[in-house]
Amino acid sequence: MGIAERKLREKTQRRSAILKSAKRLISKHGVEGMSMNQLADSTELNKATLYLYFSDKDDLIDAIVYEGLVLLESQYEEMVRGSLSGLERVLNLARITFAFYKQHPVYFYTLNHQERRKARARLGTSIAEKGNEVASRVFKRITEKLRQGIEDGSIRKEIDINVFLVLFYAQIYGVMHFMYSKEDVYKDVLGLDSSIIEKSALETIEYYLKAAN
Amino acid sequence: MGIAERKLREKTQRRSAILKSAKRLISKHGVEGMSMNQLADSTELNKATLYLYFSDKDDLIDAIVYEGLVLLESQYEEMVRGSLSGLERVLNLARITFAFYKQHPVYFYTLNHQERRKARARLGTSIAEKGNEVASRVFKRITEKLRQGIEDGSIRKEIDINVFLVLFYAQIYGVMHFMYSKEDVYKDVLGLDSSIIEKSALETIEYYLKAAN
Amino acid sequence: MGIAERKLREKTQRRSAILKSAKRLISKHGVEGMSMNQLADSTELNKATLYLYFSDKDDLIDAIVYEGLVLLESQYEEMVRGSLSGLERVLNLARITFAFYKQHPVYFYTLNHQERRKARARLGTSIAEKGNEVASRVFKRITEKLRQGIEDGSIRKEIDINVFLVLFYAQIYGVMHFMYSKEDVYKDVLGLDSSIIEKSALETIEYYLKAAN
Amino acid sequence: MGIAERKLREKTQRRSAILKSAKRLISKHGVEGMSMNQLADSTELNKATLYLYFSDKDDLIDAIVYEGLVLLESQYEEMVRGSLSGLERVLNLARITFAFYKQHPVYFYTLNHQERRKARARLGTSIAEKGNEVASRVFKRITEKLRQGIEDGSIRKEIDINVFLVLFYAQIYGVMHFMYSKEDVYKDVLGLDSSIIEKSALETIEYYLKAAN
DNA sequence: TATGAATGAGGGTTCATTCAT
DNA sequence: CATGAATGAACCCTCATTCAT
Repeated sequence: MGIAERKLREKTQRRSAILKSAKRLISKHGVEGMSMNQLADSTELNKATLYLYFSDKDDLIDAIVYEGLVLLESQYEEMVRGSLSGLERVLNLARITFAFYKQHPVYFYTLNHQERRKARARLGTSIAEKGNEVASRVFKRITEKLRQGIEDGSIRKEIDINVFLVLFYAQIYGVMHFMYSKEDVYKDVLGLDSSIIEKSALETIEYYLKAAN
Repeated sequence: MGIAERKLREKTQRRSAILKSAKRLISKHGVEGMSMNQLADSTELNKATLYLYFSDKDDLIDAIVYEGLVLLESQYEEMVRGSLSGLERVLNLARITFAFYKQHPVYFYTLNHQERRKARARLGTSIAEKGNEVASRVFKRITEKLRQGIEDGSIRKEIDINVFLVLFYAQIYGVMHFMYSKEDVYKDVLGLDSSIIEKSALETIEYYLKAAN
Repeated sequence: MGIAERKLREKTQRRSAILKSAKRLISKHGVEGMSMNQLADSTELNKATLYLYFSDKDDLIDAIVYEGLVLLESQYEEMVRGSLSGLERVLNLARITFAFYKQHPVYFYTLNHQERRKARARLGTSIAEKGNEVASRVFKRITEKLRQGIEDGSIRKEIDINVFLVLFYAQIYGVMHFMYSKEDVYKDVLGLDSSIIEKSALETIEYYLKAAN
Repeated sequence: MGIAERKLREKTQRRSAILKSAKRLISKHGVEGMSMNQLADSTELNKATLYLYFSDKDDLIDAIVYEGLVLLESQYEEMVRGSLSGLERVLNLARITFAFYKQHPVYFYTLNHQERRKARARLGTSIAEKGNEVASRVFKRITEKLRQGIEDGSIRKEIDINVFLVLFYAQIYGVMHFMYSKEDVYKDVLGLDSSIIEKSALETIEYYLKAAN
């Protein structure tokens, strides 16, 4: 069984290596700009070999998306477990999400790409489904914090949790998109720094959730 | 002179016809999924003919983006001119923008695509530049309303106008993206209607801008 | 008839203007690199209009070749009419030819191009024929000088005039080709100047023609 | 290892087959007249397959040029190694070169084409560089013979070796060009045979090099 | 005479994918 | 498990040329 283990380990390692190369290429040329040819070259593997690890290009992208979501989830888990209010926790989730995508644009690109693709033809392969599971766990996590906040009074009780989930996601997505594709506008034209935008986005969420009086 | 006019009209019409076909194809297959071959077929024109009207594919996309922005601007202009507060006006702009992109997803797709393209290589052709002008007019319009709102007290004076511009744009963008690529989630999973999301997004903006006390 | 004359003059002028533009474009992009599109743009004429003056692209090239040959011929005619030996005259022809093509590379390019084309399909349009006439006049001119040289003893009488014609042409052609396409070799690698090559080429001709004893 | 060898042999053979087809097509339609479409048809390979063997069309042309130079060099090597004078050896090189290009016009066409291309944009891919190496070996070979000739007194010592290299090349090039593109002139009009032209070209070289007295 | 508009035919190149081995 | 080799289908774009007006 030592042999079998080693084989499995090697297989896993090679898979990771492919993903790593893919991410680097995507960072450089974008998702559609990364070709399987390039990937084969940069991994020093044969093109056909790639297809032993991923059924097709979309599957590979899905795997990166999945990896990203898992990583994001692990970031959530490291969140401090003090006696924070529900509002604080929601805001922390947002903070972490911003930080994560700022640090790893690839995961943002691929998620973005995947979503547009799926919007066009909803098929759903195995890995993509796994991704959805993680995504729904992420959603669930926010839900919990919201519930807590409503109970402890830090979040007004009129909030529709599901609606907020969408807004939360949309807000972050919109800001990230802006940061990645409009750097010239907010930096050069408006003279803004990305951190102040992020801070204000959090405020937007905060104002919305806070009990108004 | 009648003859020259007719020629011009015909030329304009054909250009419009091409754009119309392109928009239909983009709606169906996405921006990158629309090929010049398809477009030639669907317009019943020769492929080379397309290049008489648009210097290349990007130029055509830019033209659609431009068209979209002009149309959006015209929607803004139809805004009621009553004695509205600045806050109300900002919210109206948001309302109109949502409505517009909900009605014309193509303009959202193309704008989206163009921005990602430009983020990669900022070159700027003539039409694209024109697009930028319109975009900046759109920005300016929001600025005015904000100023008015701060003066009439409907918007709190701590608001940094430039920061809000970004948030405004990002918020709308994020929500639109969600609507186009996650319909299954918010509808089937969360049981939400797009109008309620939109309404809540507006509220987010409202809470953020409103004078807190 | 004043009107008719003016029309004719205008027509001739426009034709010249087209040729001038074409030569400029060829200098920049080579014969095959010059497109009728570019030419239409640079002459500010309609593409179809070009075809009123030249039956097709080849015809236009032929016209440039013709123009070049006529110009070369006129250079020959300005040759000093002193009491030169036949040998001196032949060498002068060579000198002039070198100088001419060095000054007007376009005529060399086009001639070159035309010859390769004709070598492939010998059809012969009107203008091309005219070009041939000039070419044969050029040939005849060399012939005369050779005859004279043989008579006056400056050229050895064993020379086969026809064979020399070919060598004369080939020699010049080869050197010109070298100058235009191998500047880096003779200049940078061998450290030579074009004038010394030309001088030596003339010596080659001289040694060959001179009566050996 | 037999299997690896066989694979390599097959690969080499296919490459050769492509080159062979290309040479045939070039002979028929010229370098620019040969399209990758035609080539795919005539090799019964997919167009994309061609690009597995050559990075692009220019690379393919370069490969033919290279092949030609290598072949020419091998002809040089078969030169008789008797007690010939340096002059005789130089003339032999010229003889061989003439004979080679007369027998294989394709190599002349492609060399010609490559030189004009490089004259326009000097970039230099791997194979092209290899070609340059061969070309410089060819040059070196002539140099040696010249030196020998000057030493043994069969060539006059005033000769500038570098200048002669250029003349040698230019002379041969010019004559070859004439032969390929002006067959009608020298044959039909002047009634000459190619061999007599070649012979006279050699004489030109001979007279130039020979010690004058 | 001059033109705006159109076109067929093809250009070279690249893609993700899949065989047989 | 891995690969070398191959492929069909498509990509965007450009050419010289020719209508109807």
